[in-house]
Amino acid sequence: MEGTLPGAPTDEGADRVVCHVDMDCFYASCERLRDPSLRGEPVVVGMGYEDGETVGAVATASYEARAFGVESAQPISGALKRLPRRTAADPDDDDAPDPGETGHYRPVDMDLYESVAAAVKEVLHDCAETVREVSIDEAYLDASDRTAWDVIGGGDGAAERAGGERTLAEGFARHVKRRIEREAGVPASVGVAPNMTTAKVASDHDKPDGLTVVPPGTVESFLAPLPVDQIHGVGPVTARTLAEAGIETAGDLAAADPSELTDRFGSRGRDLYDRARGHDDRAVTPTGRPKSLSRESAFAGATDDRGRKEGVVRGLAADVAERARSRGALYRTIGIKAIEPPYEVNTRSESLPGPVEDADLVERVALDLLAEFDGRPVRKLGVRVSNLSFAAGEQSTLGGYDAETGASDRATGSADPAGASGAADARRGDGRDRRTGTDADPTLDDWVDESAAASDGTTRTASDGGSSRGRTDGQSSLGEFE
DNA sequence: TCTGGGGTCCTAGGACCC
DNA sequence: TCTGGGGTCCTAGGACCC
Repeated sequence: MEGTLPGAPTDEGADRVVCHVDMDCFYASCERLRDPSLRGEPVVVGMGYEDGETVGAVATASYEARAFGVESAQPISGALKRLPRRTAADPDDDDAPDPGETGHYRPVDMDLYESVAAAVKEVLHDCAETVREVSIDEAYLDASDRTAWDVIGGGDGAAERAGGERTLAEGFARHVKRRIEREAGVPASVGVAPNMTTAKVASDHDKPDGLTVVPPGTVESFLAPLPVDQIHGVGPVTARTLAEAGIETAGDLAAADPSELTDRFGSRGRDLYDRARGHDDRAVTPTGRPKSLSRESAFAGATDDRGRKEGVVRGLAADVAERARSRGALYRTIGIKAIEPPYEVNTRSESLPGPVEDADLVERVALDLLAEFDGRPVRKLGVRVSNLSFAAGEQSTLGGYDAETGASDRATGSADPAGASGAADARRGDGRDRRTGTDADPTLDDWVDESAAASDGTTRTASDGGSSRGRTDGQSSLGEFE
């Protein structure tokens, strides 16, 4: 869906200049920006390190901390075992760890990181017309209109160069890198290549503070010797499967039979084959709208206490609904995630007939879905909204629309707050597929059925609400009764 | 590595429609 | 009552990414 636009195919013959900018241990770098005494020290940023907290994991470890075996996503206990916190190094205590083998632990402070990221993005958007922000610390730039692959004289050897000659593109990338450091105050690694997938691998090739340039014509030879899991999209599972087939490097993958890869991996097989050969004609497109919003939270251990579970889900639902509201997102699907010990991921979801923005409905549906897990211990719960759509106007107009449709719904007298909230009860009794069909007390189920029956393939959204009939208006505004 | 939190994309089966 | 084939939507799960 995000691929090359039909009307604007990427000309594979034209050598594009794509940069991938990857901030080095970004959260830790931000902490160092705030507290320069952390420079050169092992720094671990994560959740769950505060007093009284027991669940959590490493979000980012500085390279000094990684030298002690601290890794991203590692549980708190493992990190502290390998690298005790500095405050634990009491000079009067003989059993205390050597201060030289301790680290600084900091809690995640997203506000800080987002403000630094904003400064980085400002530089990026100043440096290139097209910027695709992948995450808070990563972005692709298409710099084809700002620079080129022309070779210039006499390299200084500072960059990892697959081609061996210095190019205009390298100078451009160096400029971007320096500006980020100067204007945002944090280090970045940059990869430059003729396409996204190679640029991505290149930025990772010489971290931290790296600059790797892969000119056209050198792509395949650059990739060939690399372990196959360096290819974007090859994770532990795929790497294991490939290894069983004797495929261990990108070169092996590039030499494999693409039809066999497709047989084994589906469409992904072909994609990985192309990437291993450095073939990627995807255009760099600007960051799009989010497709889902979610929030999740782990228990310390597991719990089967219904009240606790419901309390958590209520909180998560409110958070998700608020985030959707603040971003102007309407959602048509509401879901939960429940992870049961040892680590069994369950997802449940329910789609509505039309997009809504309704915090109460998110909570009701989430609690209703949660009821299936009554009496079952869970270690983690999540709430998600998806099937997002965005009102044509801004948030202010959103409120106006909702108020209007809510009013028209009340005028019909076909639904009321009790009826709406009773819907969850109607389903809870097990009958997730049960249909009540009573005219006297319309429920959400009735409403869903009617809508499904009425569905003729047209997509209803808030922005075309004007063309819809009364029933659709009522549906889209269900729950707007506060 | 007994595993945090927030995302993306793909697949497969079933329901339902024509 | 039995039956084909194509298409879409929904749900659940898996793999992957940062």
